[in-house]
Amino acid sequence: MTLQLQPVSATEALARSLRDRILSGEIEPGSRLPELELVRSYGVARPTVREALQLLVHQGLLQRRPNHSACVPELTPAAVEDIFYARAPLELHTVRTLAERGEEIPAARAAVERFEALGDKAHWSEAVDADLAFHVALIDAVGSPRLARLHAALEGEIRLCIAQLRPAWHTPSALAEEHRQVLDGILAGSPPAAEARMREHLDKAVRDLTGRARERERDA
Amino acid sequence: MTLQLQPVSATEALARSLRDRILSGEIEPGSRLPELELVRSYGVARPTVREALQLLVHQGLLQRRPNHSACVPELTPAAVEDIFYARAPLELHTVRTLAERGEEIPAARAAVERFEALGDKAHWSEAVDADLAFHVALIDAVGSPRLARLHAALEGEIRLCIAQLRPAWHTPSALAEEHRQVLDGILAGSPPAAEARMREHLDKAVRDLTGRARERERDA
DNA sequence: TGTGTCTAGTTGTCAGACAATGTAGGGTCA
DNA sequence: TGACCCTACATTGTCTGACAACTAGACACA
Repeated sequence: MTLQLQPVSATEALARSLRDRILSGEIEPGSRLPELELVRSYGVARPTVREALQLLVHQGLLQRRPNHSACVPELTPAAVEDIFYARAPLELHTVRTLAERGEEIPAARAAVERFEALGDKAHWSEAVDADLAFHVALIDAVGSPRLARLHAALEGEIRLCIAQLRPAWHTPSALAEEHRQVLDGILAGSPPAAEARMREHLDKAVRDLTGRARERERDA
Repeated sequence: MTLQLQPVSATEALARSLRDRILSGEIEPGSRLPELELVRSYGVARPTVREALQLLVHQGLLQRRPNHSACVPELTPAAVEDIFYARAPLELHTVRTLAERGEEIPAARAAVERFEALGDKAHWSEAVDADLAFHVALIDAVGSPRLARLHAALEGEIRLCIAQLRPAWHTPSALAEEHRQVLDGILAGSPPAAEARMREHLDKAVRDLTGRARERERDA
């Protein structure tokens, strides 16, 4: 294994920082992000800001209309459903492929165990990280760069969705159990069973999240 | 229906022009695109060029490593397979959804008819346009913005793939017939049948294209 | 009430510059 | 001759500063 230095460009560093702030809720849904404000607060040049914004727009974490400031999207119940509608085929295709192989997936196994070790008192952002780490481990195990790219293009929105609606979030232990079920299904080498478990896992998540989104809409 | 003016920004116009030139084969696979050269040839500023390049990279039409010029990727047989591996779940999910509804899809119908009217003498790029128009019409008919976004993120590469390997391309009439079969399957309201036809359509395409890619690899 | 005008704020685009990095050619040494 | 190093060039990454174009909101007016 070669050691890899990963020099991070200013653009990328800025994009990551904004991403973190958006996902942590520090930058609230609906708030605007004028370019000059970012220039001032980060001390970088405007082209750098613009590139970083373009990156985040691609990831679905920001919206931009011509001649308007970028802003953080507010997820409606319909948007939540749509995110999971588009996500489902990717996750199911992944699980099916892996179950056909029936091989151990060390990264996914590790993710499940980390999740289980977390306990119900953990901070919600840790739980989200552990949750998505499992799904990403599955996708990566398939070995399809393009499938991974498609998933990455949705991952930001999935996180955003959870970040904005986190009161609906399960307790970590329940989720970890669901993950273990999926992984066991894969290793059992039965595509239909594994697929069914993943489908259930996703359905449950989307039910909870849309429910919470509807509540929030009523309150507002 | 509101009438929409679509003023095109310089960035977008540049991205489109480059996209067309890449897909037409005018800019060959493997060739480099230094930023300053684009600045000179198009008479735009460098930030504009960089934004356009970033767009195309996101669409898979260009590759960029840090401190290197962007270049057009050369598609290996493995890459072709991977494109279709990632594409399949999107297309099949789409077809399944539409077949469950069983409703007429005017845009897709129109695309099939345009394809059939094309005749076998048409230029290959017209055939590609007609082909993708059908698939895009199906995806759009679903009404999921995110599914459409995922498909769009792959569409560039699908086109690139066909553009680079076009000698493997079927005669338009055969493809149009396959499309009609898929559409009929959807309108018959039978998800499994519709899905099977789409799967066959995709399998056939990937067989032809990887075959051609392997040939080319041998020649080189 | 509805229309037109003005202004401030913001984005879209341009020009020019410099440092850091990657590449290729030539020269040195074994 | 072949391997290695080193310098010059090409290119990207980033910055500064600038101006035009556009949007939205406030205001005056019919």
